[in-house]
Amino acid sequence: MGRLQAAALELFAEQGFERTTVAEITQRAGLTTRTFFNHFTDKREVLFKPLSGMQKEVVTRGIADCSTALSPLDAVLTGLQAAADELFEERRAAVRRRQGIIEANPELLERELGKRAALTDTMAAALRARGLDHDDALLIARVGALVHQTAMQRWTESTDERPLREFLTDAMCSLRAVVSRDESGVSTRQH
Amino acid sequence: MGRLQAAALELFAEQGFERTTVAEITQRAGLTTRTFFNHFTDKREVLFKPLSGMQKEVVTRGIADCSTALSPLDAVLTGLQAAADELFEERRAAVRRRQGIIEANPELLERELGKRAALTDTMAAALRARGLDHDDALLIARVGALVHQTAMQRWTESTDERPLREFLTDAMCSLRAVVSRDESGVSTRQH
DNA sequence: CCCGTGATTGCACGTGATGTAATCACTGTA
DNA sequence: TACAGTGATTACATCACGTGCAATCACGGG
Repeated sequence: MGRLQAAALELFAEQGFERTTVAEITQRAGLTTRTFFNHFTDKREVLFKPLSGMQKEVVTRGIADCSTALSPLDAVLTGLQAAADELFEERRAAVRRRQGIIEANPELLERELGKRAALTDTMAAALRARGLDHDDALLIARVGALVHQTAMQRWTESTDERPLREFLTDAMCSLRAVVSRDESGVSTRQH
Repeated sequence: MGRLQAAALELFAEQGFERTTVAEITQRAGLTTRTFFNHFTDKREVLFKPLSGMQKEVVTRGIADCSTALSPLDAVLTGLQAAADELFEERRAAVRRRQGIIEANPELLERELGKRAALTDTMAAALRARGLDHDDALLIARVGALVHQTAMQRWTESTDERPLREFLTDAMCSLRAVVSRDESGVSTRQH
């Protein structure tokens, strides 16, 4: 299975996603197309399956393990920071390559959005396990996902070497700044 | 083209999305599969093309037209309220049916996420047209998308008859409550 | 009556994806 | 050594999605 991922990554980088067929991938890996679909439901999934699985585990555990004294949002950030440290920090170059492949193709972008939504749902579930209300959990998980998305983007696009976890806290600060200043407040009070 | 959408909606509601083929849709509409793909790039697109096009227009215009005295975030909310009034408010039942179809199928969900992301990008572009910084525009547009998503969900799931625009302002308030209260604040200050 | 334009169609083709059954590789056991 | 069982791999058949291309149709204006 690792061989299929490696072959797929190479070919996607060489010729792009749509211009490479599953047959090519399996051929380079010394397997058949049928076994490819035994491991991955999708041609796209070869780019997502391993990472999103680990991410889900790490974040869930990070949320479950941290002190109940933390606010729910801080618990989510803690979980995301755990994933940042354990999964992304030391693979910045690889993450960049992968992201380049994904952003070059609309289908892959959609799949990534799907994975982000799935991660959001598992974060919400982890919050509910801490006793949070159903709707509150979902909203807070979505805020966490927004912060995560913003931080990841700025981290991969940035040239300096600051660790990802700092981008997370920075993104959280940016969000607070945008949301909590009520310069006019009109549309939030009318009704 | 309207006939294709109608036929597709019927069949998706009757037998589900994956269990209905493009051939069936065109057959019910009295056309051929080839012309289906002349109108829609995708089998999925038949559910999204018309609505997302109008939504993009209305929201963009709403942001561009409203007073520059409004904060960027309020401008986004104004645009989303315009879309709420003009496109959704009077079609609540239809929106519910459509949403039921989408949520029953992972592929359709991914496409919807893609459309949401596209709308987010156009909102960011509209904000930049108001002179906003590139990154700020994107962040604020994403906050708007989050509020929109939350409001739409609560609106379609709710039983009472309050208008969608009120759900938008409520969701914005919920977001403010979640983000701006710093009960612990630990993870936002550490670094 | 003819012409131009746009929508529709027919046909051929490659690719993605699935169900089923056969085969292979490998492990433990007698 | 032989054998049985288990899981991964394979071969084969099949279907639906989606595209490129050329032909045809509908139709309003000159």
